[in-house]
Amino acid sequence: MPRKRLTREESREQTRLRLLEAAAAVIAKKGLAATSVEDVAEHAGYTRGAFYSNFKSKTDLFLELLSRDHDDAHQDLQELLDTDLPREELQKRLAQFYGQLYRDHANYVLWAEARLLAVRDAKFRHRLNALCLEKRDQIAYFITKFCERMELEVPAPAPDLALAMMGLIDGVLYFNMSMPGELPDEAIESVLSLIFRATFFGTRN
Amino acid sequence: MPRKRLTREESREQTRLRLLEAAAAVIAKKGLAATSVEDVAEHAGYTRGAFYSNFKSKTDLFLELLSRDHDDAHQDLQELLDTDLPREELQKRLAQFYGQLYRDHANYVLWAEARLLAVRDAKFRHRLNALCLEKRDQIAYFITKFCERMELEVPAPAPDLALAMMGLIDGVLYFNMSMPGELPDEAIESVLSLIFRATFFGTRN
DNA sequence: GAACTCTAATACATATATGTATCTGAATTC
DNA sequence: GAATTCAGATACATATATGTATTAGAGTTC
Repeated sequence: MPRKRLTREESREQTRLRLLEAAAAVIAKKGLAATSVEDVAEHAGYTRGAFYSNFKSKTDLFLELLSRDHDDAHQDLQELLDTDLPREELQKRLAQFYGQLYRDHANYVLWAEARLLAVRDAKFRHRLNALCLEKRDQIAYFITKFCERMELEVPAPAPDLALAMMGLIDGVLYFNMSMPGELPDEAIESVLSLIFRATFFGTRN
Repeated sequence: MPRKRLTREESREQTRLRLLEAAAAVIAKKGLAATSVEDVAEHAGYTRGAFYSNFKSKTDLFLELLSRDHDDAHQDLQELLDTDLPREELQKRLAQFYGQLYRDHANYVLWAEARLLAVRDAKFRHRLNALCLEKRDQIAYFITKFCERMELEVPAPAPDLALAMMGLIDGVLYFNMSMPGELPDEAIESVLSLIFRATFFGTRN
């Protein structure tokens, strides 16, 4: 098959994408700090020249990586929210949504790396905070809507609840990440849904 | 004051301790990967020679650091458990216990680093798993005892609940770690206790 | 107190990283 | 199709890490 000859812009964009993909893979595997610019470039099939011609630094690329992942997740959640679903369907979709969170370990590791980088790098922290707060607000909005639709009383300030829920899910994901196979999926799911039900519906069964 | 002349063993132990302390400080500040053996030795007032004469590697030292911290935490919780307290007092102590978790950020960062190292280093992961499962079992036991004392039904398998609770607290701590000041202590506390009450007592107020 | 033994310092050999400066060849422009 | 421009390769200068081999000097033993 005759590969299309690329324009300069297309080719540049392709390089950028390949570098980003490679970075995601290598960073997830080796860790951010242990990943050299050379590793990323090589894994993408380029040399460091290509890297520095596309990104200011490793942190720069990393932030773009997170930003893209965040946008994806944001959109997924937004879709869930936008569609007008009947109660049962909504609950089902919701379960499906947080069930699917476990699938992609790789991305999770990236966010764990990001947290630690944020502890040390103030500038990075501020950029990351912006993303996290955006997510919190989105979830808070979701909670509000959800309770409304279910005709439930919101049991605490929605933004606080959102943070707690994010924390809960994150915490469990962290466990799963560093101790794979230690806690069976069904167990997690049943405890999580126990907590959700207890918290939002005020009933445990 | 005439400083006591140390025996060889004492002096060696002192060196070890100083190196461990220095490591905790430097790793919390710069991150595990970014911390060199030289950094640690220097911060402790020695050279690399001292380090390699006391530890096999950076990972080796790191594991000992975690192990010691784990033992400390274990003891604290054990004390809470051993004493026979009246209900109200127990609940009060418990609140105090998880309130105090926030105090020492530095140690928290170390555990976050450990999680990520565990993702990559199988040997390290197994050692870490042992510690974490020990903690889970301890908390599970605590939950069982607690429910017994409070005359409550344990709402799910205690080990699973323990993991979920650890996840919840961990998740929130992670947030606090990378986004200091973003969520006020009172908000956390009130949401956490809402979730605890809902889950264990089946009531939200 | 002489012989020894062990801790920690020093010196050395070897990797591996970063970032910039310069170059080359393929797209683009005219 | 010659001139030009720009993406990406190459080369270079500079740090910084690791781990081992050797050494010095302070405890220890007899």
